[in-house]
Amino acid sequence: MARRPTILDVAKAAGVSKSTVSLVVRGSETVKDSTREIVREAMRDLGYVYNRSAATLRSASSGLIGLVINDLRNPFFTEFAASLQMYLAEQGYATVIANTDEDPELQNRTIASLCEHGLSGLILSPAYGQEDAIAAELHKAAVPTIQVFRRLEVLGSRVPFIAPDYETGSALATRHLMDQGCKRIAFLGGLPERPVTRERMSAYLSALKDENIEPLVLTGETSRSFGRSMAPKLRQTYSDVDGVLCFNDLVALGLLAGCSEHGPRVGKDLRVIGIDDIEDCQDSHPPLSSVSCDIPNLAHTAAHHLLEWIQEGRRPDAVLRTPVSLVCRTSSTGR
Amino acid sequence: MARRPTILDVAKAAGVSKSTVSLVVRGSETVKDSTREIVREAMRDLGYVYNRSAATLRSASSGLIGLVINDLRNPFFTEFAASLQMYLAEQGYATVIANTDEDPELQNRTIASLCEHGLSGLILSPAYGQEDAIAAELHKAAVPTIQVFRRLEVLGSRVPFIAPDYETGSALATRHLMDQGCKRIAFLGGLPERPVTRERMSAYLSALKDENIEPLVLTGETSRSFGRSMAPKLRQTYSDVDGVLCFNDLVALGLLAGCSEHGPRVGKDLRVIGIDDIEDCQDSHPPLSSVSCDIPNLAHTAAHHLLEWIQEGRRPDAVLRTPVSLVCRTSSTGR
DNA sequence: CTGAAAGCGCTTACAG
DNA sequence: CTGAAAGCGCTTACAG
Repeated sequence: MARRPTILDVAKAAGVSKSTVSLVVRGSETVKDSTREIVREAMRDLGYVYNRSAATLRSASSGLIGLVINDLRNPFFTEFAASLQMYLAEQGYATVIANTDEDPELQNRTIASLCEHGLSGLILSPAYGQEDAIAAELHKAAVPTIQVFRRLEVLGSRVPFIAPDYETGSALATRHLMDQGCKRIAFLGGLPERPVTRERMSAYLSALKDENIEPLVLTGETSRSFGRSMAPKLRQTYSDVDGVLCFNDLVALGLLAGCSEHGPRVGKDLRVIGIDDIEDCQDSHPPLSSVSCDIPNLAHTAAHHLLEWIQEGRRPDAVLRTPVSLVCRTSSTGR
Repeated sequence: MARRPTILDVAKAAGVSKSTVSLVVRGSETVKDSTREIVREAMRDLGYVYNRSAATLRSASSGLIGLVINDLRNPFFTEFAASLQMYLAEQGYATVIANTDEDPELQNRTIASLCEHGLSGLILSPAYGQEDAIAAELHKAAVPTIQVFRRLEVLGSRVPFIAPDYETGSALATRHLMDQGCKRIAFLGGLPERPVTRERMSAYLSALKDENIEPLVLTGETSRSFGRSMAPKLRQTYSDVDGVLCFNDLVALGLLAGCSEHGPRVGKDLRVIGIDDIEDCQDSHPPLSSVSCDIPNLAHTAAHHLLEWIQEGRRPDAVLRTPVSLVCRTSSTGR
């Protein structure tokens, strides 16, 4: 096959200079309509494909956004990634996605490798650990970067942070369980000492304190299988528990599966609520109450702020919390 | 901040020519060890970042692999995407991912846009529809492309196809249900007339025919909510059904949720088996039997064949089926 | 509104 | 094993 046509070929075919073709490609207004049409037609005829590498080399803007995620298999992150990618595509940006599987070394190598492609921007849900190395990597990269969901202390406010307002979310959820008449409410799941765990737990703790209820914190993995494994324990060891706020929906859905096996009856003897409101909440038995983070909205916000930073140099605020809302279903209301 | 260092800066700092630096960057063997070390050190000191756009422009190989998926929110595809991305990263390739949400027009625009970045290869799980347009798009792109999971007729054998051996899988599953003593086995879910549906159904149909059992095909969405909605129907309208082969795990998991609500009792009155063996199968109640497609292996195979094509010009076979295996759990065995 | 020239940071032959 | 020159396909000023 012959080599690909370039703007020079298009220019020749259209009978204009290559500058004109370049202007048409970039959608400039300054080209006469009739000229533009002739150029477009020539591009179609020749099967011209715009070469962004060349454009990037000259203009230092690749139109590539990196998305680096600590756990892409978690449906919560999948929904985020899918939404983000669609928004960015609408704005003419391609998303380069990478999963780091909670491995900070892999994460740093990944970021380094993505930067070689000349990222226009980076959205990072960081793995924990190796914080100095990642700070160095990001500094070297010198690319507009936003952290989402998790915030690394070491990055301070140099790397803006966007996340759902989990604190309000767990306050709403805890309050809701109390309103349903729960007297003994447990917090289930989440690795201890992680900022995300502390954050979701803190409002739970203070809401209980307000009512002089003793807290019961059962930390653990953030997976379905952990939630499932805790159903028998709740029945045997903690049989007075009548309400559970879970670290996330996966833990809660696992707990629901475990309870349909061993009891207690969810919605009746035990009221359960998750966090994230992933799609599966609607199709569990019973349907799972949750704190919705409005992931599409969160993705849109992140995309919007990043592009504003890239295109207009307007750097986002150091911390942005996006709104959450309570979604009540049978698992917590009983009806 | 100063502009980024280039190989020229590195060359100056290391006291060699830029050709030498270029050789070091590309890991050539022909450079003396001591020289290589000096160059590496200079790169570190300067914070040098390799500019792939420049390299791509000259050498026409970007190291970028496109992954275009019809439904990235489905955990099956997520696992595939995550595995594939990890394998490709190990080989020094970055993955540009895009979700087309089953929209063929969006898909074609997406492919066109990815091609502007000079893809080295493309892995496509196509949306149905607009087949001529996509054929034209791929022709214009002239990039090594592999279809996975779904095969578009119009592309014929020009675009190699890799997928799990679903036919063997559904034969195994149907046979297993019979072995468990099921007398009336239904096939649940999957949009009618789609090749994927026909494929998973065909072995079910012929296995029943062998035993002179009447088939019962209940097509529908491939979602949890469809599976869930069918539980009451199975109880009321099709109460003689004692075994169900589901189009995929999502349908099966939905059915399980529906059954714990309305009966029948899964594993006892009704034996259920899914296809794909996504992670959630292990944590449902009861745990869901399924046909494992060994997604990591499938992803590895796809990555391997694509890279062989890209790097050595060895084009994969027109059709490659990867092995499947039966995973028996309580939903079909009762214990 | 359009054209001619220079240059982005690499790789690719080709000499030495 | 290393160096000097040309060129990949664009964009960016700058003239006209």
